[in-house]
Amino acid sequence: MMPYVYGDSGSAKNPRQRRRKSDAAAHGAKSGWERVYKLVKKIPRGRVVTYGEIARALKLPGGARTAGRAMAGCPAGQGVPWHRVLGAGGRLLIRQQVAALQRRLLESEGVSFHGRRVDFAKHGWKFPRGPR
DNA sequence: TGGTTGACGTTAA
DNA sequence: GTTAACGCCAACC
Repeated sequence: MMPYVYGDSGSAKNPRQRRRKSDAAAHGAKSGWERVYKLVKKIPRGRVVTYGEIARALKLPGGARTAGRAMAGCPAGQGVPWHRVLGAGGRLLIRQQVAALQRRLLESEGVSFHGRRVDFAKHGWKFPRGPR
């Protein structure tokens, strides 16, 4: 387990630390990610969703990964409850340091934790899907 | 234009 | 129940 290095085996040609400070965070919302933020803002307090759900709700081409990348550039202080976005199964996929903060924020909203995971079955929220 | 990265998801061991 | 590896696909350099 290597919690700090997100090395995808599929592209692990460079075992270096893939900690890029660039990516979306540098430029902020430049693409249609703003749509993601807007959707995340709709998440009620005490509710959580997964990246996959966001991707599905917005029909993001890249799937959950695109949603995650979008959240990576989440403008803190813009009212985007990024902490309400979790990985599949209600797991905190981000760094432990940040995950701790995320967990604290969630608990502050009344979200129950099951060990390392969030009680997704209880606090899981479904996006208001449009017609179809 | 091409190559690499990556707040993920799923399946396998 | 857990951890490890692979695959997808879009954005960034």
